[in-house]
Amino acid sequence: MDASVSPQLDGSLKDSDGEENHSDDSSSSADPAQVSVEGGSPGVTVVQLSDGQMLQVHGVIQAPQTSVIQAPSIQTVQIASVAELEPDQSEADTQKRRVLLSRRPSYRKILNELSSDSPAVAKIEEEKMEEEAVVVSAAEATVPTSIYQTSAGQYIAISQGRAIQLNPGVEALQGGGAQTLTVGSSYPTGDAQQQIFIQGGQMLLQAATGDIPAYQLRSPNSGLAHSIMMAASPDNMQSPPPPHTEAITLKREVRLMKNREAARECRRKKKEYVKCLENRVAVLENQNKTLIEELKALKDIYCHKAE
DNA sequence: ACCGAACGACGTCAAATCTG
DNA sequence: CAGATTTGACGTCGTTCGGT
Repeated sequence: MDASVSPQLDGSLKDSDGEENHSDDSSSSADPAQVSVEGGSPGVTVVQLSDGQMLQVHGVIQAPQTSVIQAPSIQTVQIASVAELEPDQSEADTQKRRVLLSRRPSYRKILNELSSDSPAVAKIEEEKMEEEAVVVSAAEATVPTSIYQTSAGQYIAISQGRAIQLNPGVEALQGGGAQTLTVGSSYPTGDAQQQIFIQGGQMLLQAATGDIPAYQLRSPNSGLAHSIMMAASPDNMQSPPPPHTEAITLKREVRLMKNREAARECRRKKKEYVKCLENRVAVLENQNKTLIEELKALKDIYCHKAE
């Protein structure tokens, strides 16, 4: 079995010799000018190395430290306890692994903790807000509405716990340019009509109340090739109050679609997290290199004076 | 051109974690 | 504490690339 070691940022970085670089402010003697970090565009930091080399990095995780070798705020290391499995315990390997593997805090939490005092690190939460701000109107959303696409290509809006089928053939709407259509709801929602704005793969639904939550339904390239299997046919969707089983089916479909979106977002965050770690490694390696050179120069000076 | 390995992205499930 | 959210694990599919 294997132990899962979560990516750690606890600063006890080991060098190639296995020696630990202990965090200690007093040990900081590096010239801050040798590695300068400038704020660039949001999430992008330009790092100038001592040799003049410019390094553009994305969201370098950097603690508010004065020492270049000081560790950032710690992250707990989670090492899954590796149970000694008996040889005959071969059944349900997957289940065991799932049981054995302990979870680490979410990427959002890790990154936000790391960046709590560092503006160089864009918080994931904030990024998400920015993304939504692109498409969400200034009007405050008071009636959450979600729009999903079924495997049959149908769009369903979930508003106030009710499913609304959006009837028009949306495939024709996937082309460029903003389009607007008005549809009637299949269920008596109180909103006689809802307006849908589609532009660049994004869809806005505006209820009569003026609330405009927005959801990205598909990327231009993805094409939603793996649409989920849907038990409920479009015809069923049009029928008035759905029977119990159909309600369950719809509920499940909504859950799957939400989870699909969540998984997509999770992967995006994970990639961002890994990129941050890689950037930090690059920065720390350069800082280490600079300090080694500085130490070497100081040693030379000291040796010459001693002679 | 064909094949297979490698890789990335995706959807789904299940479980951990978060939140009101 | 229940429901929502997040994320690891797994299987599948499409693409790319090197070897034949």
